[in-house]
Amino acid sequence: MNCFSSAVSPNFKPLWNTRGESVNLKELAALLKLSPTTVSRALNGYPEVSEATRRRVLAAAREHNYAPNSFAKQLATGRSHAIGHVVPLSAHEMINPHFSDFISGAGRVYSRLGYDMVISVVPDTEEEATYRKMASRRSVDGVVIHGPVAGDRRYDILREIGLPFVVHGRFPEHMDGYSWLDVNNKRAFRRATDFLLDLGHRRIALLNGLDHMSFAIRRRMGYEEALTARGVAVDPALVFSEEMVEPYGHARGTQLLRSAAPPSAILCSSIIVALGVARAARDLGLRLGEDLSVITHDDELSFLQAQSDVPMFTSTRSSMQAAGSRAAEMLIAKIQDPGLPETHELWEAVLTVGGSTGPAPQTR
Amino acid sequence: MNCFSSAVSPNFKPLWNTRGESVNLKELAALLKLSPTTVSRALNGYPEVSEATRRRVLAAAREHNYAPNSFAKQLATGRSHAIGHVVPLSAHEMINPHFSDFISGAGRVYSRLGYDMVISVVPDTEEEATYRKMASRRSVDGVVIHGPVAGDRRYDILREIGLPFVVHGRFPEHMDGYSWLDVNNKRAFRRATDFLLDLGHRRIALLNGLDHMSFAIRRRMGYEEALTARGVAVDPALVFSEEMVEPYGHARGTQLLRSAAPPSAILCSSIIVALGVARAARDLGLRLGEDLSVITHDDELSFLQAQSDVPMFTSTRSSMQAAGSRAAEMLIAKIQDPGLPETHELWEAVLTVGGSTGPAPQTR
DNA sequence: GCCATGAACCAAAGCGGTTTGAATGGGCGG
DNA sequence: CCGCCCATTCAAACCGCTTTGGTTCATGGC
Repeated sequence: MNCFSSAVSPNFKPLWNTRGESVNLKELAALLKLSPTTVSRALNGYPEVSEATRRRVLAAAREHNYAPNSFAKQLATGRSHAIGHVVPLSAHEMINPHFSDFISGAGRVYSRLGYDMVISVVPDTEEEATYRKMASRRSVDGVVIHGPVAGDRRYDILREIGLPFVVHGRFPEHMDGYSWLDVNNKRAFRRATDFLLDLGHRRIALLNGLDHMSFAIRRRMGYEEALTARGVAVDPALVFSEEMVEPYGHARGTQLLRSAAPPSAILCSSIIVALGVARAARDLGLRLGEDLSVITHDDELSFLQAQSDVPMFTSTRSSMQAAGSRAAEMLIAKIQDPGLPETHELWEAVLTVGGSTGPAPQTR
Repeated sequence: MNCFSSAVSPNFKPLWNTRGESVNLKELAALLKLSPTTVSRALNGYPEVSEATRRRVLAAAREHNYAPNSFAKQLATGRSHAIGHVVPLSAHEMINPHFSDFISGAGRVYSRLGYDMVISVVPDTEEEATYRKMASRRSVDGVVIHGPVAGDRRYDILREIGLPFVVHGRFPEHMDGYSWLDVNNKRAFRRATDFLLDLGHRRIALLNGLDHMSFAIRRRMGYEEALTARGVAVDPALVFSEEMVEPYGHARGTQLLRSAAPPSAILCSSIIVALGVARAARDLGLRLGEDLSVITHDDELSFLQAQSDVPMFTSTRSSMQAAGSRAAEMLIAKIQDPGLPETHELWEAVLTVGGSTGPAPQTR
């Protein structure tokens, strides 16, 4: 039926049987009575093959279920058509859901543009080594950097090893020297805080993400700026920085609301934290938007999206998925044309009014 | 400082500069005045090199920052040391958070055992083609299958193309012919329902996942079995099957609780849905564990884990991360020894009593 | 003293593509 | 009818690593 036997090599042991009847380039060429050179060119759209031959080749390729071996291709061309994402396992050993939404957006772009997505989940002690390994093995054409933090070593490492990369967020210490895509976190939280201040709130708490994260730093700046601009002192007792999980919102929310001088509004860095706060409020019999106002940053996580007109929370919105897609596009553009200048994109979050905010209660 | 020049080939254009000073095997061999053969063997632990040479080679490799080109290695050995995960984008275009927890568990195992994780996010129309492509390109050594459904075509496809795979869950129509790892969903929901029945509940609703999903089918069976065994009729008005997002729990919860004959207990297929139900209950002024009982399946999603003693929800628990890790191990074992028999693991969920259940209210 | 033995090392042939440099042959102007 | 040019096609080298099938040389048994 086809001519495998002639091409069987003495020392090649396939890992699993090829029942899918796939063919390699040489075999395909033999079938067509053409040279591998011509077949390769026909398939890759080079101009020096006749239209007739090209059609014949394409038809045969489809018929015999030809797919180029990606490793051979990479070896010959020097590019892997793969993008890496390194996920350091924090002490909490979790992949957060914001990340998975980002990945989902990026992944779609990759598959559309013919790239593979390689995710390395590594102990954070091995993060640096992982980047170096990716670089020297040439296993990916570039990487997307997540969660930049204050004093992030990756800035130097990546520039040193010369692997193309795009950062989701910004290294706090460096605005240049690399491409990034970030949400204007400072402005978003400035606006959210202003919004609460306009409603008459004066004791406003902030349940932020981890302290050293770049986005958390900027959000806090926006929050503090807004307060200071109105002459409201920043009360450290109202500011928390922890990993953004639901129990965090619940625990700190409960603690704040039960305190002697409870806030009338709470700003959250993630809708997951806001859910915890909402639970705490309800436990205490407080009504959102009346007794307590909550504004949260909303990454539009897919599994929490309601389609209702009035959103549950007033929020500063910016889609994680969209960010993932765009970051992927930026990186691939850079890979395909290394001469391109750096790209910087700062997205404004949309302040969306939902049911969780209202004027500050009079009695207090 | 080192001798690149001699090995520079005429037609190789590196994608990005190698500033990390990496060396390839041939160069390393030249540096050591050894043949590539010997160096390769030394590095890979073959017995026919002297201990002295091996040490010398290892030292030089480390010193010159040698990392084998993974593609060349794959090309020569026929194995990619990569595992694929295909994520079809549903109409809802989301990667659900259960999946990301699974991935996090699997990813850790991969990095420990030296495998890469390749995630393909594809339109669900291209899912089959993606598997075929992975197979004929040899780009992965095996795949993990997620979310088996009724009438799943992947069973036939994967067996046809002969790519090693492990299923998280089970194909409803086939218990054999492949390796799987599943939670005993039927039993878990049988027990949960029995638990509610024992507490005196008779109107018990089920907010299940999508109808055709294997796990949803089995959970429903457990639920119906329990009811039937006690002579309680299954009321179709109490059973829903939708994508497991928070607004689903809220909308259906609200609808159920406002209905003429509201349930006194609700069974949820995901803690995310349960959060929605809890929100609905609180909106209506009902107290969990008193006016309304809720039991949910709990995948122990990392971002919702509380460390408190009394969990928020009574639940049937089984860790997604652990499942991911185990599935990864199973697959790699199979890849490394294809002769291994199929593995089937059925995990029992743990019924954990939390604050969301209590005796059925008398007044009704 | 000779040859079998085995330890240590090596040359070369793959793996499956891409790319360079050259060959082939048909069309066309002179 | 001849020679040149362009359109096609091809052989061979190469990417970097593994592995087969030697070779070399010291050792030791007889």
